[in-house]
Amino acid sequence: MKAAAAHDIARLDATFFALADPTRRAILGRLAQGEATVNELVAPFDMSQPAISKHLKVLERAGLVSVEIDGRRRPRRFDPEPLEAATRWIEHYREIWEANYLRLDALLEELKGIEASEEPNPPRQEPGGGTHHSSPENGK
Amino acid sequence: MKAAAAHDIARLDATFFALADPTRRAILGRLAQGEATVNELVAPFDMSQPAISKHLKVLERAGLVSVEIDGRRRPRRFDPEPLEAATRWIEHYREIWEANYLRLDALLEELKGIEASEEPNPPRQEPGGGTHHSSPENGK
DNA sequence: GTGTTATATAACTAACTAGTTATCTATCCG
DNA sequence: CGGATAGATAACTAGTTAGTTATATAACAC
Repeated sequence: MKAAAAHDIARLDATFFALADPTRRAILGRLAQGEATVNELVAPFDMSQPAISKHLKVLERAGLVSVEIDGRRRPRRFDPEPLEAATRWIEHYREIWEANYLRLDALLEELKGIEASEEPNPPRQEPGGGTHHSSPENGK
Repeated sequence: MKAAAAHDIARLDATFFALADPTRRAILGRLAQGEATVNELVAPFDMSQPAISKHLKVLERAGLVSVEIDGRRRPRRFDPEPLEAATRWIEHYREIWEANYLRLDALLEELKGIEASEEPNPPRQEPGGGTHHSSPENGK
């Protein structure tokens, strides 16, 4: 029963947080095509080296980037692993939504049929279960 | 040629940012199963109503939640649309990484073969295109 | 050794976040 | 009408972020 542990939550926090900045996404984009040193990463961004190092730290905290030590250089590598949990989260809730959407859509269809054949004024109905829901409209 | 417009970037920023908070993800999880009012959303979280309203504003800014006006109630609905761009971003770079990973992996295999049969010291090769890359090691 | 290069770290600032309490606005009910 | 309810908004605080410049550390090159 999908018990989301605290550290999983924190990991997701860190991942989404890391992705929420365009500079960091660009860094990841660069690293996706091969490892790069800090200096190589600084070049394309109009930003100081310490600023990039800080962004890298945020990416490392999320586990999206790992460091190798090679003499005085510290090439960074992209690690896509945390992205998996991120997409899984997104897809999970997208599916839940879709299931409910389809279910309620069918319900509305059904009610429309009833309405057409019986009462012209169906009252506010409060369906069973603790789940309190209502009718999403059709897509924009 | 995937020209990422500024507002697309800002939209991605807003989406990932919205997802980077566990309270907001929980709110989305709740809304994925059907619309809910602010008061209904406040209940399960040990947090004041204005705090939840602020989180909702962040989610609305990302386009993940929309409001309906129904008398004095303002039920919120989940809108999964922005999630699509988010997963597309993630999958895109994951694929790029995978392509490079596989390519370099093959390259390393090839070099190992050459090394075994010919020179013991293959020089640093700089393959075509502007793309500057280097050799990732095998996965941990 | 000296000097240079790659990167990290410290100290600082401005802007933003996440929460609070108090209050305002608008709708509903009798 | 007057009171209760749903929610928004304002004002404030503490903590965090994203950047800066200046400096420290460590490896390399001579």
